[in-house]
Amino acid sequence: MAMRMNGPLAALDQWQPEGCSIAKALDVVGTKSAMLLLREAFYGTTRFDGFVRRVGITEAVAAKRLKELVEAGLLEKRPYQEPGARTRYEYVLTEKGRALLPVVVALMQWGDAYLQPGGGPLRIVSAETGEPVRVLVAPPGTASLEPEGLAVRINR
Amino acid sequence: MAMRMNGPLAALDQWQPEGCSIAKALDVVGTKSAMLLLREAFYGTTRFDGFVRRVGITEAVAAKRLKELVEAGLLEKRPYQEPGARTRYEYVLTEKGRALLPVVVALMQWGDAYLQPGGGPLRIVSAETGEPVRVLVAPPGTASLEPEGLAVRINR
DNA sequence: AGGCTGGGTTTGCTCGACGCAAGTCAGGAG
DNA sequence: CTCCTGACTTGCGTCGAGCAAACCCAGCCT
Repeated sequence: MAMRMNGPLAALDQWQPEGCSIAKALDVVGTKSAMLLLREAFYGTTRFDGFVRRVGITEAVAAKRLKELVEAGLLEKRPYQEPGARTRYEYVLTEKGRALLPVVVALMQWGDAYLQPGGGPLRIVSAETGEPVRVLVAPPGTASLEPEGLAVRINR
Repeated sequence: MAMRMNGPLAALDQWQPEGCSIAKALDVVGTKSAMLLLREAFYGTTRFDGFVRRVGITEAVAAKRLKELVEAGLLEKRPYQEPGARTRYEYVLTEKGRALLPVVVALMQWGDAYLQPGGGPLRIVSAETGEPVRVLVAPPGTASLEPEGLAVRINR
């Protein structure tokens, strides 16, 4: 049923998980708003208003969470210039943020499979072949797709 | 940088994500305690006290969260009998709960890579080959490993 | 009968997450 | 100079997450 625990780990009642990476990861992206902001970043949203409207959170929460994500190094805040407008800032994923792609896609995939009666509203496919992709646990040497190699389609 | 949005999705400022599977998934496993309880279930913990002590939460939180996870169908509460003791209950992962393995492992992997200065404390390997595994986004047809096919080792 | 033990539930509190509403500020447009 | 817009900030109230500690309860042991 569960994973095999080797060596000292086998004694579940003695060993205690310390410095667990999952716990540390959840300290950074453990809130619903943080995850949904990341979802939007993967979808290509970069501007403050876009995040607010599309995630459906208030400006206050968006400002706070975005600041935290920038401080944690998942997003980068950088100036951009639209012609005839003043300098504004946009939020773009860093390498560290992009590395969360499997987490986000795995969540969507699980929701699609177990929480959506007739399948989810969106489908993530390979940008090249158009075939749907899966998140999975694989032995080393298997190649992974990057965000750029993926496309999002409407289901049905 | 981001994923390619096809068709109507391309107009990020018009389209709004409704019924998003990620949001629904987070309604079920969006709290830190829920994720850590799942981690423990994958490690093989089944009893109430084990969850409490190893996750480091209070009994109150554990009771509440476990009940929610049972109601959501991720865990199954079933009686078991130790010789010379009365009937007790244990919590075991259902198929639906086991399907969250990629999410949990992906979080650990990300934490290992970006939040742990010298690498994480644990390593997940293939039970057969002993080689470390990765969570990744792959085209269809790639085989995935189940919890039983994995083993946990102490790093270094 | 009374106590012990594993497996919880209840109560009372704090703190963070989040929503609503209003205010602020910079700078280009008019 | 005033207005507007994008990007926040501030204040306030609510709700859920979490802790601590006490309580409950079934049943085996003596």
